[in-house]
Amino acid sequence: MDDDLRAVIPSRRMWALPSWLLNQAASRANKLVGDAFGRPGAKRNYGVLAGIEEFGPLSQADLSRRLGIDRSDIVGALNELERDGLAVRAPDERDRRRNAIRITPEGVEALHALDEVVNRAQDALMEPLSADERAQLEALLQRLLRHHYGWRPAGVDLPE
Amino acid sequence: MDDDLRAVIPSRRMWALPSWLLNQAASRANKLVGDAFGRPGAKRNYGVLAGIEEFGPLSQADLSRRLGIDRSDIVGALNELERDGLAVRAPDERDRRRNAIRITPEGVEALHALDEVVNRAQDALMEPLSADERAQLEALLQRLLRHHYGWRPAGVDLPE
DNA sequence: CACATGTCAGGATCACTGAAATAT
DNA sequence: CATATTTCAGTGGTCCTGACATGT
Repeated sequence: MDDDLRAVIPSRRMWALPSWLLNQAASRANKLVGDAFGRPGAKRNYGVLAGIEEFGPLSQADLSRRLGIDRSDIVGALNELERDGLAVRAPDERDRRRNAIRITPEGVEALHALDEVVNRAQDALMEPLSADERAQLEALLQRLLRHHYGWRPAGVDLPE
Repeated sequence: MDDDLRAVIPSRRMWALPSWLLNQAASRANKLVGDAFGRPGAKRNYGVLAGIEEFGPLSQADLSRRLGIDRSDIVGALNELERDGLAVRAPDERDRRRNAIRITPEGVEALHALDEVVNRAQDALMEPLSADERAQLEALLQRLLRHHYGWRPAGVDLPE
């Protein structure tokens, strides 16, 4: 479909629905970030890599629970990250069912480079909003997510 | 995945990204609305039906442009709506390439019943926010969408 | 002829399910 | 034996592309 001539004119009903608005905005965000990354699946890999960096060496199952991404999907992301030398799977000696996942120095470097790309995409997305409004929007969405997904294991704090 | 024990603890990086927040919130919204409808595809059909009601008799291509949904996907939605007696395709006498799409009385009735279902799902989604905050969130998202999708054909106003 | 419309077939991506193999 | 971890195969929904027949 011709994106330039595209006229998104929802019915008044849709235009008033938070769920519709969220979906459209998310779809736009996905397009921007996806285009910025170029490769399909890179968005998910970025999230996984960021999780590995922040949460340090841990098992795939733990990572899955931390990130809210299915165990099955962690596998594919790790395959690619490992192939590109950004993360490594090492057997966990204390529990040989597990892999100990670590980020490599190359992974850290790549992550920081990707941060730039991602941040530019966020700016493009949020362009029409002032700094205050961006902060408002983020805070409201975070409130929403805390409520719906806000359960947290002992000793773990949601980032503020 | 066990939803009750699910701990969505993104990295601080993700938690600060508007695009990530939008995606998670949209995913939650989709789950709530999808569960409320029960049947897959019913969400899209609801949007199409609402468009037909508001924009009156019009062709599938026009409907597609108004709603921002691909022509191809309108076909499937209309097949189901027509099968259920909620909308009808009649040949347009003035341009025989076109179908004139209309909502039926049963369609109007079904639409109003679905409105209730949808609104309950929105309330569940927005539960943690006050009325003011809900309005704020909606306004900010609408601003975002106006900017990114805000092109409009002559004579058509985006609903406020 | 170029163009618009309705239709269909299929691809790409993503989230999710189910089950197997291995280890605790 | 029951449970946890990693992995793979496959489903289903959504969105999008490309093509075709028909009509303007």
